[in-house]
Amino acid sequence: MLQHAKINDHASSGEGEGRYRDMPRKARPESTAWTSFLASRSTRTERHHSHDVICYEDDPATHLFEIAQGSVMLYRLLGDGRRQVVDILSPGDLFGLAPSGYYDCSAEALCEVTLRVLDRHEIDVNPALQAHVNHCLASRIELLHSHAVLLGRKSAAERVATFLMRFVPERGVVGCPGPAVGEKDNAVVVLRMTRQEIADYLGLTIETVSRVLSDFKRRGIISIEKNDRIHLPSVCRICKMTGIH
Amino acid sequence: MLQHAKINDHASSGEGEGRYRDMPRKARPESTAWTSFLASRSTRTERHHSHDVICYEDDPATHLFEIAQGSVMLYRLLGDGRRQVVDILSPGDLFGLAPSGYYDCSAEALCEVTLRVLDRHEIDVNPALQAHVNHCLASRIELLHSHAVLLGRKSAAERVATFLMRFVPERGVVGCPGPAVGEKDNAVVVLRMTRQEIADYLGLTIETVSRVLSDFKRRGIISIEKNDRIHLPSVCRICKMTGIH
DNA sequence: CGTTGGATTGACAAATATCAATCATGGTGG
DNA sequence: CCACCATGATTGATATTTGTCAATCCAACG
Repeated sequence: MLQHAKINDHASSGEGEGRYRDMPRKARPESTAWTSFLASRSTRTERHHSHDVICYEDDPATHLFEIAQGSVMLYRLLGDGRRQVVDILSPGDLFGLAPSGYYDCSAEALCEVTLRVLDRHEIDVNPALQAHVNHCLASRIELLHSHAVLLGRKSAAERVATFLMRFVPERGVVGCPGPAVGEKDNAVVVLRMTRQEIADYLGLTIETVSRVLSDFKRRGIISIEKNDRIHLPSVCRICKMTGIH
Repeated sequence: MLQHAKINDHASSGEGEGRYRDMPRKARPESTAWTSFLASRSTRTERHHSHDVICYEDDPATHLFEIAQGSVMLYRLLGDGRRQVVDILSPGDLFGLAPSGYYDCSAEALCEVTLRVLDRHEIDVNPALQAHVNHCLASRIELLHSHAVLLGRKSAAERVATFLMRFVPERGVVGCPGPAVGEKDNAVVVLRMTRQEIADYLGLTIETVSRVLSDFKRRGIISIEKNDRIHLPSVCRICKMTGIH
């Protein structure tokens, strides 16, 4: 997996302060409620159960959604049924913005989800909303770039490690402090996704995801409780396996 | 490569009018100059030669760039030198928007490029600009979703076919009319990228890209003139190989 | 006319997918 | 309460795809 390492030769063009280049820029809120400034406006609130489909790819895009609580996954399908999960959204994130007039992805709730629903035309007449949307979209693009790196260039083990790190709050991001001094460097991540969903997000098969997790378990890098709770005895150790370093 | 076809079972949820789900929503302008409404504002113009690096990943994000003419590629590097080209931009597209304050990608000119350069704070004080940026970002996200599907789920041949279709104007998009009646269904695409750049965009190696192109050539699906001019005798035939159908 | 860098091709290796069997786990009904 | 079933997860054996390494090839250019 070591290709064209020579391309690296402009690596330290900037300040050279050792920031890691493929790290997300900010930590993601996890399952805590998001208090939107949209709340005060003419928005409807919608609730969905785990695995409800919120909107379908190619349906007319009538609304803009903001996640108040819970997680939502966006995915696309190919004609023969292959699926790619293109994004996983958390409280504060938006989806449903569709310049073409049609949703470009389907959206599915990964757990109990509360949404704020806005008419799609609202955005055209509301400057404050625009600035907010703008910031959301720009952050999303950075995360999509990270995910392209994962899908295009990382090994199965690196993908799974990156995936696990994504759910460790305040770690694996730029400026990650390492474990707080004197504290243990462990964490528990709760996967709200089936193996199939994880595989479709990481561009792998369920079997490969399963094998990588089993391998991590054998090597003592993780331990699994109840199939969807994963304990990480050393966050740093996982982080070093993400391919970023 | 046929996995979990059953997921397809909500396929015709919408109007069922046979639109293809993974197709880009609009055709891309190719190398024609873009007349921006930004031109009238306090913008500087910048010119770059082919393969100049315009900005470096992790450098402080001081400016916002709009492509007036030419193509630009955005890429990220992993610590060991692996590279992923995350996007290819055309006239009218923006880059350099960085919520974190640092560019999240490096940008490199793929040919002679003219840019309009804007102070990054301009966007905060200019509502008309915001609406424009917004639209650009939302379109870009759709294309990044398409690219995630390519990287995560398509075979090497499908990736190359998709790549070629990208440079055929007005085809391979939603609402593609097929060949104009009575006209020949051929096209010529000019690749402004080396095999290495193509490979890094498609998440493959140069050898694999080369082999796929040779295979297409042997089967009469393309013919190559002068290494960077590719003739497609039947656009429809390529389109059917993209995995979208 | 030789040099050089990108592109192609071949032989082989490695990673991941596929197919099939087995193993949990949680829910249901007797 | 327990046997049974259904669903998802794991594991193993094998196939396929793509990557790796090395040897040309080829076209542009001095």
